[in-house]
Amino acid sequence: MVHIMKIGELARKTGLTTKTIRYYEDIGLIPEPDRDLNDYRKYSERAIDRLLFIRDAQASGLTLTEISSILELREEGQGTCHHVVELLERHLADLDEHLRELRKTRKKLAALTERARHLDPAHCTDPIRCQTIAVGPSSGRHHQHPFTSTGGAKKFSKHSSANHSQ
Amino acid sequence: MVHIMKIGELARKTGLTTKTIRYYEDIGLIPEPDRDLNDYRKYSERAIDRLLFIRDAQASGLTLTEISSILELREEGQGTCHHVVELLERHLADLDEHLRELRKTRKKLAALTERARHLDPAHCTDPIRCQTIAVGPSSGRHHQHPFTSTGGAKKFSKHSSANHSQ
DNA sequence: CTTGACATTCCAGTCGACTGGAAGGCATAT
DNA sequence: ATATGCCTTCCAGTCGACTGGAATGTCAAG
Repeated sequence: MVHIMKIGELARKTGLTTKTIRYYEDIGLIPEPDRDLNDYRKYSERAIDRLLFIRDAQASGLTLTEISSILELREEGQGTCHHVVELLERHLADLDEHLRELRKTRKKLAALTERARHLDPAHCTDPIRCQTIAVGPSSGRHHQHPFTSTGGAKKFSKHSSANHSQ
Repeated sequence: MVHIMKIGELARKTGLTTKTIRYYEDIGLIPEPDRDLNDYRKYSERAIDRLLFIRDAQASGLTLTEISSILELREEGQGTCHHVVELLERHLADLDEHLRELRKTRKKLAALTERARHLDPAHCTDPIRCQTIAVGPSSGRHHQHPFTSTGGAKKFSKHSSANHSQ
């Protein structure tokens, strides 16, 4: 038995909003579902898994476009699996690189915090110095900076409360 | 001796574009520099460190706004150090959480890749199955998803080439 | 004196991933 | 019958972090 549901329930079950789900449909990330007589979208439980997969993939840093290309196996047919494996492997490598970078920066930031804590609060009379300390002696020009292009990690975990659509 | 430079050199030395530097000035992330007679901005070497710090902080997931508030010590004076330490500590906690999440997802993705590689390429006749495999049995409804709100990590390392302005 | 490389301002556009809101349709409960 | 709640479409707005382009100015070299 397959339990058909409307968009609201799907939203609740995946933690997305109905808006987001429709948006995903718009951009072709999920297929257009069948409609009820009243034109309501009706989803099977498979939709839940798809959306949860999307959430995970996205959390790992894949863009919706990339996720699309993974889920687009449908269209292409056979050889695509290979293509997807490649995408995934490349992404895994990127991810690892990203993790390394993040750990490195975490260290810098931790050191910075430590120093900042040290000269808290009254000692810090000279604001210019304070900044200088925050920056440190820049520890050697690297100049080939890591992943600054479109900005590194984004706003992860900004009080990630479940979004109740309506 | 202080070596004064124009914006182009600063851009080259930090890997940013002149556009970006002016933008940072616009939003108050860096102070308005003194001008030459010809109205050209002139920077001291301290500007390099500041920009490199911004790059690092940003790479660690801080937004420009947050970085601003760190660098704004200048305005406030004394008690702000404390405030900054708090921001940094909170951010470090977030960062750690993010790293944990990322490692978890990395695992999932690695497993997925493994499976995808297994049934490559011809075996994968049924595209629907292929998707199902990609998703897996969703391994238990968690439902309180981790940091999906504004999307997890962003487009890190998309062929991060240095951007030569002009 | 022109050319080219740099500088200036200002304003509009982009990109990804949504989000909000208006205007209306359907279903059920009171 | 009307209120509530969920559904529909469509289109515009937001946010962060830039990026592009036009129009113009400055300066050193050929």
